[in-house]
Amino acid sequence: METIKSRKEFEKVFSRGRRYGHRLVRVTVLRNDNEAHGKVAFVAAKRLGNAVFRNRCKRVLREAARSCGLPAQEADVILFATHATHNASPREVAAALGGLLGKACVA
RNA sequence: GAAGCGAGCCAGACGAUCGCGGGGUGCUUUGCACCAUGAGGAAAGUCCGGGCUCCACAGGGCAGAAAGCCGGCUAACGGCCGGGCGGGGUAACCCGACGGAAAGCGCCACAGAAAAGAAGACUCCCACUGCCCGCCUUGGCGGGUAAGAGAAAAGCUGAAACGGUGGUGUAAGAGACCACCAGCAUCCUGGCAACAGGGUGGCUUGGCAAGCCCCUUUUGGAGCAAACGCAAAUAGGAGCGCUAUGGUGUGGCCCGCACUGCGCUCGGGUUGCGCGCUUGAGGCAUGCGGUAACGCAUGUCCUAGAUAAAUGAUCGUUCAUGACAGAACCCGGCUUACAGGCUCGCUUCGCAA
RNA sequence: GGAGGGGUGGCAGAGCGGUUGAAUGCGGCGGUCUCGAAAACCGUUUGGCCCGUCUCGGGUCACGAGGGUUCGAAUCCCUCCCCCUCCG
Repeated sequence: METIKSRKEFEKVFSRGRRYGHRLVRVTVLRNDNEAHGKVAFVAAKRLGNAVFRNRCKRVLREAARSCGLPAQEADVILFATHATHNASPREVAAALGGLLGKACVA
């Protein structure tokens, strides 16, 4: 699972990507025609809670992304945690994420 | 049995499948398979103390900061242990920023006569004396008032008033004198010391230093984005100013020491990889020394090293249904958060023998 | 990793040991003016709880939270919580 690492890549996806929202997860997707394979990133804002809370959120997002087969070929995707992500099961989040990716036309 | 006090420990467990981090082995080089391993008692807050690295050495003085009953432990500490004193609790036990107010400055609102040495200033007390009134045996007694040598007891306040209580004494009084208590000075005894006990002396000097301050002790500055190595890139560039009892290192200042151009503006490059990076003032067990903290000796164990940052998901079994919470160079503490559970020792009360 | 500043009525913002429930401004409410409104001017409410009860008066707790020093703390000191800024 290749992840977005540098600040420049994050800036690119933030400025040019499209956003989709749900109660359990929010995503920003940038379709990427030039590069061979897409990347993925997991974000939990500091205002959500302490380090344990944010780590839990990111693990749930990571599991949901894996079950959706997410490091997709054609797009970079950033997943944002919400207040509800912490208590949700990965299955619920995966269902929500699948719906959002369908809207974004990512396989 | 109930209530409580102190010390210590645990922080869901087990199995199966899928997945993640670094490590090892094999295939043989993309990667895949297998093996074991992978967060805490606080990893937290960053409040102290060190190690380590760099600043030439880490020297002296001033300033600043910190500590503050005594002795010990320790690499060091603002930590810990033991003791003293003071306070709380029936007790086990717990708590304490606990040096100095006759070195000096400052503050003490309101009330009060007076608030820090103000004068014996005011009220009050009072011998002798004058005047007035009353009683009565031409003089005395009683009361009032004025002036006063004397005296510091009383003065309604306040958080706090030139020690307190009782007595002797006197016209009235006073450490003027006596007893006890508190405080001060000094001596003796015990103790390494803080301090405790006792004697003697003169008779007394408010509180606040978490106000400034004084005394004693400690303290150079930065921090793993430190520092070192490799690779890549670029312009060992341009302009202006200041100069050698100058400038920089030095980020509080001065001396000393070292180096010899430096400062500002404009322009350019750079957050890649390796190393530091986990074996350490390390843990556990036993023995010895010490009241204890701790030290010494022997044996044994190796137990995360990520870098947009690794511990999760699904299913099953079981119980007290799982709190607070995630390593980021590493240790020793402190402080704060925390569902509960277990072990040991002790205190008080009740009941039974 | 390190350094500094702040938290006070509904909001902004003084006060920094002594009658401060708390200046001042914006608010809210009532009045004057107006046909009505705005502006201006005047007054008032200014917080919780408790008590009496003549709807006015009294007591107490409140300056982020909890302790301490002091006769007395928003102010001085310690611990914790939250917010903001700066440096590398």
